[in-house]
Amino acid sequence: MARLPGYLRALTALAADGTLSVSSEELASAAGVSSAMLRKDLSHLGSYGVRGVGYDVDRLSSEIAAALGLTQDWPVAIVGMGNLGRALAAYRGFAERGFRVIALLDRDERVVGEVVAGTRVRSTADLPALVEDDGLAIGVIATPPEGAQEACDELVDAGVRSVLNFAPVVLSVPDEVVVRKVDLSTELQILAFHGQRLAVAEAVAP
Amino acid sequence: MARLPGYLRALTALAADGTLSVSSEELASAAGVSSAMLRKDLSHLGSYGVRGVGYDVDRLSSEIAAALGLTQDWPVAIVGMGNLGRALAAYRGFAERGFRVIALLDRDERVVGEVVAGTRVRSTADLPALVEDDGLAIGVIATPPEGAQEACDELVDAGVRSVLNFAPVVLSVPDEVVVRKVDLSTELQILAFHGQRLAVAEAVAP
DNA sequence: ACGACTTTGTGAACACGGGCACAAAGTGAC
DNA sequence: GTCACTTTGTGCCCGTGTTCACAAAGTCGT
Repeated sequence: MARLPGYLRALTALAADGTLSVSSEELASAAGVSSAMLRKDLSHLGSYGVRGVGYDVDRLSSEIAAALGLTQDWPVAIVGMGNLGRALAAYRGFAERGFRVIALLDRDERVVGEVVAGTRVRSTADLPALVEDDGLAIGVIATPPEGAQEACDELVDAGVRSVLNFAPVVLSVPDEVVVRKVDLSTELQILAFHGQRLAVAEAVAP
Repeated sequence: MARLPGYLRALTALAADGTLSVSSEELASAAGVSSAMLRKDLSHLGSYGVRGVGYDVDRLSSEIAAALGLTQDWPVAIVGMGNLGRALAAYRGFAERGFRVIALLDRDERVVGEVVAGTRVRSTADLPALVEDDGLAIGVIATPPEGAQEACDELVDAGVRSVLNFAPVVLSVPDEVVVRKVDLSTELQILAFHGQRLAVAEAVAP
């Protein structure tokens, strides 16, 4: 169900335009998928469409938001206050989507206490308290590769079950923990691969 | 071939440890895939393994780097100097992997001329010159969602054929252009979905 | 009230990618 | 030189996820 966020985004845009109802064809093209796929995905949520008409934009938005668990705010902690961590801390995109950054953490005692993006950096030793007292549920790993597994272990030990990993390493975690990976280098290397193929193709048949 | 960067990373780590040769089993576990898959992937590049022994670390690294087109530096431009764009401009992770950020661009004339991360912000109107004179090949879109398609069109018109999109929209591009998407909100929403499922499961069977 | 039309929901065909298992090929000891 | 052992390369099978195509269900005009 990795496509639900995309549908939700398309629906939000439609709602902002004042659209009340949308067909699978329209919504699918706005979300960049095929209409058959969209209908199959939505049918798994339940039958919220009306044959001959389409889907009610508001109704479907609510259903998807509920399915994704976006009816509540999710507390997030960012671990690792290097370049990337500071960038993420300053990025306002989290809050806009219902994710509240409640803590910035670092292992290094020299960084702890520093103020980044208006928030005081705390020690990773505070993690159990954050989970217990503030309901911390999602950890973002923005450490260097060497420290990523350790940061991840601390998060898991404290009770965090969802991790977003920006470090270019494969994390090993227990089965009940979900790790999503965002890897800028990998994406760029895939683009380089494409650039290379284009260059070769042009050299052969200019 | 989206796994090649992962293999390359694992190989680099092995080389740093002084390892000369590696079996598919070892390399696969370091990269987080199955050994059968690793062997199949590598066989597509050519037969660089020796039966009974394994793969030569240096040799394989070179072959993968060559296949990915990492023998050259790739010039990159970042479009959109908002929060995210500034964060990316300050992030040193690009340069470490052979990607040179040669330009920071913005559409807004009030931002053009400002100095971000030591570099003067230029206008998106400079794009054709950057492609022509500096060999710009990869564009990074860090604009707000509303401006993303326009930024993308400008990149494509100027001749850029590889785009890394951070904006939460579906970009439409000609067939020869490759777009990779990095979407923090989507990743977080998938994690929220997981958190929600965990919470529900615990409520049912505590 | 009825019929033409639109659009959903879904069963069935299809395609792709991953895993299994084994033959081929090389190494090293004796 | 031969034999036992290791590890690659690959043909085949299987499961998941996607597309196709159509029947069911509803709307709207007359």
